Amino acid sequence: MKRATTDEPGSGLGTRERIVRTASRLMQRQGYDGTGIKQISQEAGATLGSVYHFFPGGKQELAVQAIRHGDHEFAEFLTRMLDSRPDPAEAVETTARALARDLRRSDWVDGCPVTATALGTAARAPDIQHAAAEAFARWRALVAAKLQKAGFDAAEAHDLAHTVISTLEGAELAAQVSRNETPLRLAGTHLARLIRTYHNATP
Amino acid sequence: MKRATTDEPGSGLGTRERIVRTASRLMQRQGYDGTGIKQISQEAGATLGSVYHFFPGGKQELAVQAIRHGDHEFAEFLTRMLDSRPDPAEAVETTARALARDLRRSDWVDGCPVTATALGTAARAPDIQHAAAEAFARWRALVAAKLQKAGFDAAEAHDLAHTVISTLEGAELAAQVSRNETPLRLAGTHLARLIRTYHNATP
DNA sequence: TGCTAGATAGAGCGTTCGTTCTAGAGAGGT
DNA sequence: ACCTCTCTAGAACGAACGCTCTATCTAGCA
Repeated sequence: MKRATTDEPGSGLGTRERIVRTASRLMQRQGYDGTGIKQISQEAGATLGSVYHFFPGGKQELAVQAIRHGDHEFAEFLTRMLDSRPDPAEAVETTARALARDLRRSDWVDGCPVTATALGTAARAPDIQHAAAEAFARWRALVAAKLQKAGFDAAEAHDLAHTVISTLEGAELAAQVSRNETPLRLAGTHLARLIRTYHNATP
Repeated sequence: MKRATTDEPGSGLGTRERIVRTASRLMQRQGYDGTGIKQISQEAGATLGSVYHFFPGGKQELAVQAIRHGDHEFAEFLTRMLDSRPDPAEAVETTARALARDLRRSDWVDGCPVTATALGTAARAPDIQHAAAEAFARWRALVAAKLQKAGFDAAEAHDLAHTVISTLEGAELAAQVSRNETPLRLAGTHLARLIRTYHNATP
């Protein structure tokens, strides 16, 4: 056989893709160690054989792919949000609000798709940590590009992007733990204020 | 017997205290699911029997106590840092630098003592999540108090404290994952800048 | 000297873990 | 028709998991 994108159980996704998505979602909620390979295979509608066929590197390789999936998924979300407003300060605030809405909708279980998977595996699995670092870097680059498009100096944009991502990340974590939108709402407000202290407003 | 603070192996701590500290340190590095009870008992120099004697609620009860320990430990650190400078903006920046230094010194493994333990256990163990939420609230209160002491309005101080803690938390996470002090350094700079945009400078 | 309660000690329970392994199903090429 | 190669299927393995259990030790008090 060659392609397998439309002949699988449930959704129209191939087995490999279904496994990655399921792993990403489960590890996002339960962490790396809290998620078993058998649970992944069951919820993905695949068998253990299929998992090890597509991911001979085992759980670690699967986790790396899960992080990459979450990385790209959030990058798309971030791009959409940042493009929704011309002013970067407003765009960042909109992003924070959207994060809060989605988090609440998931009953506070779907936080950052990368953090939970990567945290706690640092010492044991450097490649997992590396994939997470790449995700953070990609997201920062998107924010930096948005700021530069609005007239920000390159170095300033790069620095600010660091704090924008860090703050959104931390606020999502705080919101998740306290089951409350407030940290994300305030993060949006304060990030917008911080960005506006740089007088490079878009024309 | 009554007290047991000086008659234990290794350090001068009682068995119970040694177990809590070891659990806190291990879960901080490896997460809740990544840390086994037997590993804790071994590294604490205690036996399984002692662990279940002091913590009949098992691993969950131990995790709650471990988080509380990390909570108070970081609260002391935060108090010390905030008191080191009269100006709150400078104090927050100093805190960020100190976090970066300690994180680097631990070879990037000792992040937030609460996050790793609480993340991934949200759905299964509400009491663990609750203990983590309490920790965040306590730290926010310390920052808010510092801001109010410097003349900030109560509501403003409370809001700013949210973002200060969120940003420090997120920046520590980003720094840990990328093994780089930059996120924390920039977080300190930007938080100081944000605080200074409120013209309630200390006299 | 006994008695009692707190604390220590670790073998062993059933379960689940990540992984390996062999067997078979199904489509394409010749 | 047959072979081949990708993918599916799940039994089985040793190790580790959280936890229970009984037995022993120790200190303070009568």
